[in-house]
Amino acid sequence: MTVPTSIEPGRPRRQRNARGEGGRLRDELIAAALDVIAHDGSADAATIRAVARRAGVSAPSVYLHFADRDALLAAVVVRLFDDLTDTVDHVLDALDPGTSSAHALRAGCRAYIDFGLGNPGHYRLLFDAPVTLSDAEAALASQDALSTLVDGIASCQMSGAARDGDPFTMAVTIWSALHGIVMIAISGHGFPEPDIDTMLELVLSGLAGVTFS
Amino acid sequence: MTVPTSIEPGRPRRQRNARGEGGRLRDELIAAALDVIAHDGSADAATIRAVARRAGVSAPSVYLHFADRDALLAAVVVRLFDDLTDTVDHVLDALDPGTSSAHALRAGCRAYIDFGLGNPGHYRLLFDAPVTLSDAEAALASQDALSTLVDGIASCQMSGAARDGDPFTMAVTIWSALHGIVMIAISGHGFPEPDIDTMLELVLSGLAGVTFS
DNA sequence: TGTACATCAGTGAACGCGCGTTCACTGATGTAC
DNA sequence: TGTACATCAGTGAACGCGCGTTCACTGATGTAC
Repeated sequence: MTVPTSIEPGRPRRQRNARGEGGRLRDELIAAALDVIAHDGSADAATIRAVARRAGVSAPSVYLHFADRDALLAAVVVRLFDDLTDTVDHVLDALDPGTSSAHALRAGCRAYIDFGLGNPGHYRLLFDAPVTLSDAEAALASQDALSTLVDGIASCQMSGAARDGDPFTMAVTIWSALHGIVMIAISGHGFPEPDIDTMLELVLSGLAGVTFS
Repeated sequence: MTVPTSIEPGRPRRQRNARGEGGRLRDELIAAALDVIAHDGSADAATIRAVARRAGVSAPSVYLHFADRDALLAAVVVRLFDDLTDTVDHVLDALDPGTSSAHALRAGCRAYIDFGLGNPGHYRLLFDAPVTLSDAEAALASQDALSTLVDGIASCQMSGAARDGDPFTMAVTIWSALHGIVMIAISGHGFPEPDIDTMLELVLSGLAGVTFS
């Protein structure tokens, strides 16, 4: 005997989309997957059934928009890269126009770190994807984030606030350090860790010779 | 109707341990789990049944040595931290006695990176553990690895090959960078990455002022 | 030296579960005549 | 304006699977008498 797959009786039956608007469910499913992952801390929790449940929809509905579970997760990863880029961009846009390039670089890096610390489950999925992301869209999204960093370093160099050298090498090395700082903090083992801002300043000054005048 | 759980008929039935040596199976199960994870690239693959299969033993046998699946995975993580520490230590021990502290530090860091690149599945499990490792043994194992790094930096400082400053902060920041370099390389998304040795040298010189005379 | 027995190192079958996925369907809504 | 119909956005039931875990058992081996 098998258990029925239908939507949870408790949960209010989600209002069906109007004709021609069926595509909306796609976004709702991605958002539901993000909810589930944030709640559980791991992408493993984002099963087809759990995501459908969260979206207030039956499991087979997922197949109206995604070929299979991998396709759903791939879409989630793409969305996350976009969220990450947007988050950092918004912080940069909100800075006082007079902010120095060095301070802007630091603020952007700090926003990156905070994104990871604030959403461990999401952040892990970005790099630990059970999903092969040779997908062009996702590759682009991640390049975007990196090029923001490369540009930030180049700006500092032009204003004399960073040492000379290949900004790409500096950017990837700094990014690795930021990534490591986040991952070690959210690893769950209680590794001893110095103050985040102290490490960030060491990273920027050490790896790119950034000075805060 | 359920499918029997017994050991695979194809695989040669593993010879049963002699009386009083039953504890050997514990080590064999940990080794089997490492095999399974290395093969599949993810700790998810290390199910009780898969591990037992690999060890040539029936699934219930696992419960003779581990309370449940979490306990098995925790033991695997402890073993991995030990392996990592041993690997780095062996590289350091094998160095020419006249090796400078800076070159030794670099060799140790490179060995760390290579451990990660060589066993992506194992390395991921160390930090992405689905297992809460408040376990004292594991905490100690990880502190061990870190203190090797702290000592290496302190040595460089004493010989004038590193800049002054808190070696603990330097060590954790360097470690974060190494961790990030490894994770980005094994992430599966084809992120562009400069040469590993170039980044390593930038990390050591930038974050601890290490100079290679 | 022989034999009953306890112990040890496992095994085989079964349980209930949630999962991914398929399939035939339903019922509201817009459109053609 | 009314009505038949096509389409769209889903649903409900079922499939087969592998999983973690429990339970009663088996059979080799060392030990006591």
